[in-house]
Amino acid sequence: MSLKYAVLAALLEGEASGYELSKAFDVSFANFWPATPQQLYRELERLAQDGLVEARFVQQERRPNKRMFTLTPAGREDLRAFAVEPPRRPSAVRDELLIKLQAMEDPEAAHALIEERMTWARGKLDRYERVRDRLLDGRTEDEFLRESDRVGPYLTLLRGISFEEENLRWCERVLAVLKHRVGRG
Amino acid sequence: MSLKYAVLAALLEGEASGYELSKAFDVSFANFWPATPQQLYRELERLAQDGLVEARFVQQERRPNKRMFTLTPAGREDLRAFAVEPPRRPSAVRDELLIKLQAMEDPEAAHALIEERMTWARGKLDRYERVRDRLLDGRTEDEFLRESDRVGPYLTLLRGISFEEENLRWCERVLAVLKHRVGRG
DNA sequence: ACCTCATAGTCAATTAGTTGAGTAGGTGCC
DNA sequence: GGCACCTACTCAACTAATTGACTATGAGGT
Repeated sequence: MSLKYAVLAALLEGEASGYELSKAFDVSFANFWPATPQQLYRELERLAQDGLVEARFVQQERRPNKRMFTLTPAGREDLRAFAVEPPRRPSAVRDELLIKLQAMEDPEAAHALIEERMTWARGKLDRYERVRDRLLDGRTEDEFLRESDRVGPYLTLLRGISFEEENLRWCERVLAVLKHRVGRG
Repeated sequence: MSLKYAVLAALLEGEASGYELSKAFDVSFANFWPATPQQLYRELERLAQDGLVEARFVQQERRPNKRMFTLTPAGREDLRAFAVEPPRRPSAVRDELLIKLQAMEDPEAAHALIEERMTWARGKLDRYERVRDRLLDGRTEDEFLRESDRVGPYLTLLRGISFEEENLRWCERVLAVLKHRVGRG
């Protein structure tokens, strides 16, 4: 149900192909609603059938043809109505690493997993930083927030950034605890 | 696949009924692997069939009968092997509120949603605090970390706590941004 | 000449997760 | 005396998500 609105929200940024959306869902949208390309294509099909998006074929010369999708007025209205309703379900985190950590008996193995997570988090922060630069487009944050019509994308990006920063701080904390335990009984 | 190991990890704390597990998945485990009671009962059935847990019927007088589940050596070994492997999939957050915020045009409505989220986050922090007190059982954190055999449950709890704290900080930030926009063109 | 990567998808099968109802006795509150 | 909530599940139907394979074309490197 929510994927539907995530797709509609993504199309607020303008016309896009399924492939382009799958790129967007790989970076910014992945922070709060991950989706695979297959999910997106299926959802776009449904949305088109329901008249919430409009599809148009684009013939291409040096690339495969594609379909570009745009929000219809009905889609825009549906999204607007969704946005002001309180969420039906609470936010959920699914993190396999934490299951492993919960069960872990071997501090060395735990250390390795945490290090890996930190590398990955730093990579993600780098990518967020690039998305942020593209959004701000040379302006300072204050300028952007004053000028821009829609602050939503920036605020959700901030959530992604603060999540990964906190993630890293927690990892440091875990490493400190584990350090005391390596070589211990 | 991961729910399986989440259940096994939960049973590391000792024998439990499906109902008790569903309580655990409502509080501590919900931070990193949410599951409904129905999912748990189904999973326990499978685990019992695969010989990773053992079930025993317990007749009760003033309450419905129940089945208590214990880890078998095979289950323990399967979990141990899982724990030291790097995660197959990255962590995922699913948060309907962020879809709404991404799409939001109305600062007043956004304000209301964020306030609601803050109330909810404070409630969750309170519950975590109670779980923490029960874990520490009168000891200081340092004492606990030195004495306890398994630090996993404490470290995952810390992740839940730091997640919600960061959540609240981000909410404050969003409110500050929204404040500037209310009553603006 | 071959191989990999990027674009731009589709199809089918399976697993995972959600929702709602039903059963059934016990406890606590006003 | 009634009603809601707690314990402790089970069943069935449904929707969502994952996985892997497949189709095509072009670009760039070795």
